[in-house]
Amino acid sequence: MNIGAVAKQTGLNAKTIRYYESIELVDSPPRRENGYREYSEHNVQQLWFLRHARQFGFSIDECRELLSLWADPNRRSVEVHSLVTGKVKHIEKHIRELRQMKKVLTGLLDECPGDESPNCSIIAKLASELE
Amino acid sequence: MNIGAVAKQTGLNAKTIRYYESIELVDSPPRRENGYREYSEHNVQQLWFLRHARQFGFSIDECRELLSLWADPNRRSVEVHSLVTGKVKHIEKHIRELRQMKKVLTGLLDECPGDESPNCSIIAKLASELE
DNA sequence: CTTGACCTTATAGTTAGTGTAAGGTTTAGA
DNA sequence: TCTAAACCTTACACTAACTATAAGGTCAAG
Repeated sequence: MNIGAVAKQTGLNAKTIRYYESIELVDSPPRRENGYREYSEHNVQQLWFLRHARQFGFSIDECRELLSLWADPNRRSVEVHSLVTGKVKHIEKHIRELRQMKKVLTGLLDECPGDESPNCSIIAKLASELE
Repeated sequence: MNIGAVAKQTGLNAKTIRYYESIELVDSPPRRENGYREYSEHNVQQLWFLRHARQFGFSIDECRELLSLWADPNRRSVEVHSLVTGKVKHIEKHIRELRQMKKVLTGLLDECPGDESPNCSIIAKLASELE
């Protein structure tokens, strides 16, 4: 299969696929005589794996770990479990931070008239030298 | 004031302050004879503004807009209001995405034994060719 | 035979800084 | 007075995860 077909199938951008190959995240597919990449079932599966893992929010480095766990027949599922648990904790922290931001911003919105006048407590708050 | 003192006061890294100057986000402070930057009250206030705006989650480009609104005595507060409203909407979207991710991941965790065995439905799910 | 849709590589840009190198200046202490 | 620490300066490279662009080779259809 050519890279375009793989891209269409997996939903990854062809450039992204080449990028994953360039950082050695996936195995390089063999080349045809004309230099085109020829994707095997194995190559395509790795890309599906990445598509999913990235969608689930794993970083490239985490994907690297997950891929090696996938490839390891002697993996201990607890390793996968703890990696994912860590990810969930991280997401929870991120959500808390965003909620706090939202709270502050909506608080500010209530104090800004939002009309044609220049008076705006949001601007005033940003410009203050207080913490 | 030297850059180090400004950094300490505002809580910004000195490198960050130089960076903001290099992208013309803030006015360049004048230099002394020895080449050191000499920060005026005005310069410091701009940096305070940025410190706060960045903490509230505004991007550099949004900060640029906010700074110009701040500087404009004829600003209409509705412009500030709508900028911040857009930001809040964006944060809400982000939170929704993260919640969805978390939901999927915790669902997967329940199905993975998390023991010494290699069997793990998380890995299986990632490797599947299904959407 | 040509046009368009593929494919290839290399390079630079994106965000918002941080790290490092290599050097000049100032200040405090011995 | 010398020197060492603590400042300051610039320039360049690096981070994450791609995306955009340029410049070119290949292939299939009409």
